[in-house]
Amino acid sequence: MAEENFFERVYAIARQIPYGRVTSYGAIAKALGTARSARMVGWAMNACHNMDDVPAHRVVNRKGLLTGKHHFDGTNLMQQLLENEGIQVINNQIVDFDKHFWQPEITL
DNA sequence: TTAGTGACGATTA
DNA sequence: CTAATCGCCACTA
Repeated sequence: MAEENFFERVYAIARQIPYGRVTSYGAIAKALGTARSARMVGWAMNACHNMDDVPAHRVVNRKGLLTGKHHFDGTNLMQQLLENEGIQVINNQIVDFDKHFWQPEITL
């Protein structure tokens, strides 16, 4: 079958997200080189269900909104995980998102 | 092959 | 400031 190189790229970055930190799809996309396609990151995250090694709950949109929480098993599972890491989430939105924001390019 | 979709982002009106 | 539209890349029907 086709190579999942693209997924591996996203997973590699997502797995590098430290505990208690969050990042945005666009940031990961940029780190991958596909900055113009933040959707691809989210789409790849959709396949992350195949691999539980990807903390997709630490990946949110540019506004810090838990846009992908609807794709999790539960309704508030994503928020629960974030709060579990010390991240305050209100109304599906991360508080001080800019403060918890983690740039994947720092690893480059 | 063409058209439609998507866990986004930026820009324009 | 808010709303709406385009662009993106990859995938599916």
